[in-house]
Amino acid sequence: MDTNNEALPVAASTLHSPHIVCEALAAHPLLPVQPLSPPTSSPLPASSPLSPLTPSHAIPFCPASAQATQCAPSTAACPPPSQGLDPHYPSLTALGDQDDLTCLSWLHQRGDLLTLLPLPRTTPQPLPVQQDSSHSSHLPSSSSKPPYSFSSLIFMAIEDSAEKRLPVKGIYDWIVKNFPYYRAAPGGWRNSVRHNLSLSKSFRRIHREKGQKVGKGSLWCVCPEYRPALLEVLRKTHHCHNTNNSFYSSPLLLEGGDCGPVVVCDTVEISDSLSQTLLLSSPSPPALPSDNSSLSSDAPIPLTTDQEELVTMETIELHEEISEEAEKDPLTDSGYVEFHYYQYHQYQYLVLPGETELDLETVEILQLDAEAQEAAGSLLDLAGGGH
DNA sequence: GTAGGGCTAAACAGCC
DNA sequence: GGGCTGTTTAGCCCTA
Repeated sequence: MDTNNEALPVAASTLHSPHIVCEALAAHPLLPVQPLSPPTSSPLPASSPLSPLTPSHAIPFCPASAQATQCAPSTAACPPPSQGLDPHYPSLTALGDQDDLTCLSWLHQRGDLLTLLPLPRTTPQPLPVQQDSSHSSHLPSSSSKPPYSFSSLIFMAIEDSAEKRLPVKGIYDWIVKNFPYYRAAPGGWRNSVRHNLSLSKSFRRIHREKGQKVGKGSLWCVCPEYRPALLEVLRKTHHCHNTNNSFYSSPLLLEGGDCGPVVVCDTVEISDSLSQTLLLSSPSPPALPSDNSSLSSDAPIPLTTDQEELVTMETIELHEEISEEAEKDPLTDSGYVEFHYYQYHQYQYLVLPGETELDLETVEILQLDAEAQEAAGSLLDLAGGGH
């Protein structure tokens, strides 16, 4: 397959790989993606894709704060993938520290699909001192009421669950666990939770199977069609309460903003079998570092307004070789497509199956998904929960 | 002033 | 019968 390294002009509202150009993603700066290995149900090895150094691959152009490389993902990150497992994946070890490439724990799906594969959470790395102090200044005390609405809390609870569905009690537990305020709060909030579940169209009740004897009541999940709205509310809420150093308030989220996760890794099921990596880039690519050390440089690279407002997405060559594992991948015929977000230093990559079509709305949703990950994961820390 | 969202409280019914 | 779950109604507050 041909390698398409050149940045394509922003086109229509439809992003169709391998030629994908995304414009007007001001607040949704997804970065370049390149073709990778066949979709798998598990996160790609860290040594995969991203290889800005490989000439044959698209080069990410969107610079992000160098702090991104310093900020540990506050949310669950995928266990360090093994290196060099796939010859198609340029080893990142050659590019920098393995720590620079991690992924979030979430694996959630879009549409009416529920959780496919829960990712194990890894111990979040401590934030840099500077950011800690910055965040802490915005953190409500453990005894203060979280700024999030019950809908948001429920949403985060469900999204944070492995199955993307929880019984009412599970939601209670999650809230209490992550927001100590509710431990001592009067029981009325539980009524509010139930009230929200029943009243809000955002949540859907799933009747348990007869065979299930665990607990009472039903399981609750998030209605896919309301997910973007919930994410937006969550984002806005966080934005209002974290005006500084919040990746949530930053359009550079996916690029590893100052306080953003170092890496965003997500899977989204859609529909396809071949895998490819798309590279989203800004129109004004900075000079590519000539050596590996430059890639791991901590020097911040300011993102200009123009770059924020115009982001192009490139498609990089897709390796046509399909491993046996991929062919055997049950997802291949499941009608699902798996997306992977990768962030390597200031660049973010979105890996998706070939021939996958993405419209702008989907791209935006993908970013919101990433934000949701943070919301249900590390955001809890930022919000003062989980402790 | 109004509408909408969110929260709280209460009542009620069904289930285990 | 008690506790939990789910639904519904009502009122209040806040914000756009």
